[in-house]
Amino acid sequence: MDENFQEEVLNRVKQIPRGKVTTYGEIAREITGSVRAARAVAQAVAKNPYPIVIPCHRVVRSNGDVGGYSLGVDKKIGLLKEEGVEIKGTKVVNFEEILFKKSQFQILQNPK
DNA sequence: CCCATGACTAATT
DNA sequence: AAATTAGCCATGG
Repeated sequence: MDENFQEEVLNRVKQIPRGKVTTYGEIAREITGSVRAARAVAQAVAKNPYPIVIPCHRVVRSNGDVGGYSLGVDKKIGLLKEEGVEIKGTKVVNFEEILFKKSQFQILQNPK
């Protein structure tokens, strides 16, 4: 099995600081250079072996909607609120403000 | 190799 | 501004 893609994804997710969020599309761009793989990114995080340990709850939709979560959307919203993220309904209020942009990711490469 | 699936996106209505 | 639609891509059967 080639779990490289998922690794790449999780590596980015780990970098998202507390209280901030990023989008599936941004991660896709970081890895493939295009936003098109956004859906594949979602697939990857959906299989996240360590929810909460790996902050996949900080990955949201491009329109500011929180999106889904393996442990339930309510759980996701709860976690985000705990981190100080303002949420209104299912949307992140200050989405643009706390967005962890592409340029902020570190270019960590896989040893080995 | 073909087909279905999904924690998505952008464009259109 | 909310709902629909078509497009895209990494998996798994």
